[in-house]
Amino acid sequence: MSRPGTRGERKERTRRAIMDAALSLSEESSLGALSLRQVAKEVGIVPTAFYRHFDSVEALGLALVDESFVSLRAMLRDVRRGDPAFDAMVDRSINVLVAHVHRQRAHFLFIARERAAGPPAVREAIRHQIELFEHELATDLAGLPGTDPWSTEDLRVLSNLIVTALVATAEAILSAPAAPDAEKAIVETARTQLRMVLVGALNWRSSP
Amino acid sequence: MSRPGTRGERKERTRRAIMDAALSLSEESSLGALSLRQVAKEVGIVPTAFYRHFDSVEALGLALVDESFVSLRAMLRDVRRGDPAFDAMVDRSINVLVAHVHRQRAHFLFIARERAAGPPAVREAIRHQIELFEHELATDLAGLPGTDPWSTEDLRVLSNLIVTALVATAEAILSAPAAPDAEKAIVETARTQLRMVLVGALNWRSSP
DNA sequence: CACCCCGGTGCACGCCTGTGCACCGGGGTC
DNA sequence: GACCCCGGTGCACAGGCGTGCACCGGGGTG
Repeated sequence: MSRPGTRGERKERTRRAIMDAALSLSEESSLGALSLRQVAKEVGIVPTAFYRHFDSVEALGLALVDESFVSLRAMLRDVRRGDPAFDAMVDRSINVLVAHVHRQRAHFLFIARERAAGPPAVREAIRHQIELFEHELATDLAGLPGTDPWSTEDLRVLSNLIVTALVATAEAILSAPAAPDAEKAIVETARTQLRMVLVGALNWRSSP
Repeated sequence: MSRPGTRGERKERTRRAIMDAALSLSEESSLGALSLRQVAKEVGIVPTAFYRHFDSVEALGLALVDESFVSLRAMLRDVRRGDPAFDAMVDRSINVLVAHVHRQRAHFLFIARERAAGPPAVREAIRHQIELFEHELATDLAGLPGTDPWSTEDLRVLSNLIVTALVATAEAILSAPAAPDAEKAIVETARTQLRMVLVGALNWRSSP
């Protein structure tokens, strides 16, 4: 089996196959409810061979978290490129989010699930990555025009709110019915929400 | 065992014990990873006796969703009582949320987990209940002064955003470290966020 | 060419899982 | 007082689970 390639390549290929199998199997039922034997059967290896690649199912989960957030960072870079006006930013952010959710559907599903229901270490890893994301967003926002009256704390709070809304939007898209109108409505809602939040932030210190 | 009481009472007591056991067992690992036998052992009955009360673990889950949202509705009523000024509403909403999260910690943990990782029917039930909650919030908001320029759609979008923020706040409190300062920071963040959102909404139609 | 490293194998173990079935015994009802 | 309803019991079964162990065979290296 797995005919060609050097030894390292073959190992890497099996590792990928394990991660892909775990990703697709965990689309229904969480990682904790996922059995090593199921994964092995899906990959086409014997159960004990799993240990040649990961110490445990939990370690597999952590690797999947890492991988998922690599693509998220690529997403952030996409958003950063372009016109730094608020309205343009909002549209671009949401478009990029939607595109990435579709392209990396399995990863997003995995993160959405394990964020709430994964093993503690996995949950913590996801929480930490989202926190990093928030922090990056805060520094990006600080570089934008019109943000002078915001304190560091305001920026943190604002970024947290925006990220929360974006996460909720991603989750909504993931569980939306196949009908294309449903997704359009979600996207439109998210767009309005981000604009509302920005209007609120811009009027923030000048309000009672 | 379970000495006193009429037959109906004894049955009800066992049913409660099953639900409590499931609640406490599912604090780590999701409902899907929960075994009927574990629950039965925790309750102190033989596994097959479980079927006298629920058709399946999933049915148990649906019952738990119902029960959890009963207390959520009580929470809503608490918020409705009192001064209908925005700032007062914000403070009251968050205080009530925090109090209920502590009093019904197990229920909130259950909902937070199963919302993302439960069996499809359970997820759907939770989604539906949250949608009802959003709808009630929208009609409440419509009755407040200063909301004239908001369309029905704006109200829906706004309610959705507020509920999203509140859900995120509840989840943050649930996974906050024991240190009391951590929770205080979360609560303060949520308060600022709700105010920002309301400032945004109030300046909504009058902005570009 | 010979040696070894190492991903993958096959088997075995003890444990836990859901569920079917016949059965019990006491409250509830006629 | 006799009868039945029904929550709880005990046993059994077949299957899935994680994991330990000895083993294989081909690429990689001296």
